[in-house]
Amino acid sequence: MAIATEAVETAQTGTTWNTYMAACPTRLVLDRIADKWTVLVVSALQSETKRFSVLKREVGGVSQKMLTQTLRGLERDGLVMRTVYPTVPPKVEYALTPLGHTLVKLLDDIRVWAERNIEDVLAAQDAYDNIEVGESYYAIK
Amino acid sequence: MAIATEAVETAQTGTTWNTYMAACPTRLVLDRIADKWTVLVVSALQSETKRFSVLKREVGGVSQKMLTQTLRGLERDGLVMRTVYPTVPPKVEYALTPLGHTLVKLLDDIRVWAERNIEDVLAAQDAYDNIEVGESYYAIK
DNA sequence: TTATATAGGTACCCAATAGTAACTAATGGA
DNA sequence: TCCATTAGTTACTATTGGGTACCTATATAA
Repeated sequence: MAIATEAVETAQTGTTWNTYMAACPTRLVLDRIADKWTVLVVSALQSETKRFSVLKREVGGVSQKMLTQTLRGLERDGLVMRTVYPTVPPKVEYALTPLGHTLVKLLDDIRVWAERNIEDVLAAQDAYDNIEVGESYYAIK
Repeated sequence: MAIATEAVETAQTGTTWNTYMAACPTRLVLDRIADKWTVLVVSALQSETKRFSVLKREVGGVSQKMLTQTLRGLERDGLVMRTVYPTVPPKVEYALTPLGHTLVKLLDDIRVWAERNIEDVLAAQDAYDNIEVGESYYAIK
């Protein structure tokens, strides 16, 4: 059950991991999905293969640089396949790999937890922030 | 099933979210768990309530500043409860709230996906990097 | 001849994040 | 009298992530 402090041993490799190791699988996955655009790109590719320009249009606000960078990262990790058609102008298609499709399920779990608990979290934040304000009032007197 | 591009509507609030909205629940959760120390701290608190100094010792490599900052964030989100005993020297205990405990399950899902697929990801990275080297060779000639 | 479309690459800048080291408060013990 | 202990805070610095703007190739259409 532990993720970190008590080290975890994987069945296949016998390797011992914990999250502050750079090579820790959990760290790897978190770093991959937590950046600003990856979740959006993976979601956009969930239903079908799409061209670069279509992705750029659908993932609102992403720059060419960041879209390229995000797709390269996903490709490098084997989550997205890139297909180039040597035409002019160029045509490049991106599709989720089978591994990429399993990632969608994980993202879905995160979304479910988030939506189920968002109200509690926001309420807690509100309470915390209000108490802080009150305390600073008493601290000033 | 969609996380982003096609907007998702929650049952309770009727609010429409997608991941590039700052207030999107998924974004909120990702930002919370993706930093360097949160997963480690939550894992350390999973089994029992612990004092600040114990956490600092168990979560190897964390500085006082970062541990405080991480715990404050978790407390603000209602995931950790902080109890101060007004003794000298001070004693402060941290415990997961019930909400915090449900987060452990989510982190566990992430860990399971990560460990199940880490070898595929690393193999893909290796293949990608080797092809890149080869291509740059041809590009030079 | 020049503009257009597609899929990028690159240089530069700013802001957020994390790390280091020093400082604080209050009290009991040597 | 001075030190150790606990749980911090603060100032300063370095690294990273992301954003903007501009540059490229090539064939076709006007």
